[in-house]
Amino acid sequence: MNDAVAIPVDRESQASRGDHEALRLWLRLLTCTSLMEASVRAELRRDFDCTLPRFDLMAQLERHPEGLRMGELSRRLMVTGGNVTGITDQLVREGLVTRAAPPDDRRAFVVRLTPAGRRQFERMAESHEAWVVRLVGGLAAPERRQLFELLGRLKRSVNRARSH
Amino acid sequence: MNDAVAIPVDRESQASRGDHEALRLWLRLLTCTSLMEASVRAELRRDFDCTLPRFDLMAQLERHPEGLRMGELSRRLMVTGGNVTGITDQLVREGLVTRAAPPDDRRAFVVRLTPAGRRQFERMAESHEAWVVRLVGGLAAPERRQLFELLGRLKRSVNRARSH
DNA sequence: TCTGAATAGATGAGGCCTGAAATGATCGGC
DNA sequence: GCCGATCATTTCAGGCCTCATCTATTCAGA
Repeated sequence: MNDAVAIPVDRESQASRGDHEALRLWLRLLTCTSLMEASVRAELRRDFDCTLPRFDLMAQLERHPEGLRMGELSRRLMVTGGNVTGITDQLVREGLVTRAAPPDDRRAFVVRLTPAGRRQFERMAESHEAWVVRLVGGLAAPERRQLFELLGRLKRSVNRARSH
Repeated sequence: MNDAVAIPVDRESQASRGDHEALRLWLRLLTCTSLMEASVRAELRRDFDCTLPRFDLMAQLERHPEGLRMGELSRRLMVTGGNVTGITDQLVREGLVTRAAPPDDRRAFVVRLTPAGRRQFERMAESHEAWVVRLVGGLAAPERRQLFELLGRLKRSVNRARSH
């Protein structure tokens, strides 16, 4: 058994002939995402001592300099509100984001990147994009475009099925 | 804003024009997986009071009636060994799997489904497949095949990039 | 046979995440 | 102005997951 070569054992590789194709599609999708996520997570940790959820939250804020409310972060990151509370708490403690009370709604908070947060995010974002480019670089540009298009259709299909 | 229709706000929808296509591809992939995973998780919980990691572990065992060692489970599920230990402990406590000592290696354990575990898994697997079929049903069969093929290439690309 | 390296699994601290319940604030209709 | 419904957020218990570290076992070579 040679460890220098990637071991092709994962959920999807083991699907048996009897499995229907929808299931195999799902397992392969899951495998791709898991592999990429593990890779990105490891590099983010190694080079910046940062976790993926923190990076994702900061990425949303970077796109919205005016700030986002907790609930909007929750929707965009597709995680529950309680979770956003926890991660935001940490980032506030570390001085990377601020929680401000908007004048018009005392229930809400607006989260924004601090200058330090923005600087740190920008350092990470550059590496992050390079990693992702490398991971998908084995596909030719037309293949990537086609995959992007098909995933768009899949997304619509899933959203339709989910909304009954 | 009409909540009866699925809200199209997620990580990927917000990608700005400046983002490179590799990054958008990654975000869209992540969105699709998250959506499907959330859906499957919710139905598994609602109908069987079971979590996805437990289901996944049992699914591996179902494909291998002779049993799998902890380390093999870990590789196939793409999670760390410590994690497999925890989930297996629970399933053993609930009588769904067994841990047996193989005669040839006293370091290892072989995990197998019990008859009760197999029965429970089979009940879940049927529903599970139906959900997945429904989620991807918005794509025509040729589109699904093409997506499957492109994801296979992506997987190889990622594996190549990961092994330096 | 002995010994050091590698391997299988367990353990523990810490972070992520969910679902359910709780707290306050806002809003619409009366 | 009041009241119930709704909404934004927090809190908490519990499960998942990683990394680092530990123990016990196996293996390869002197």
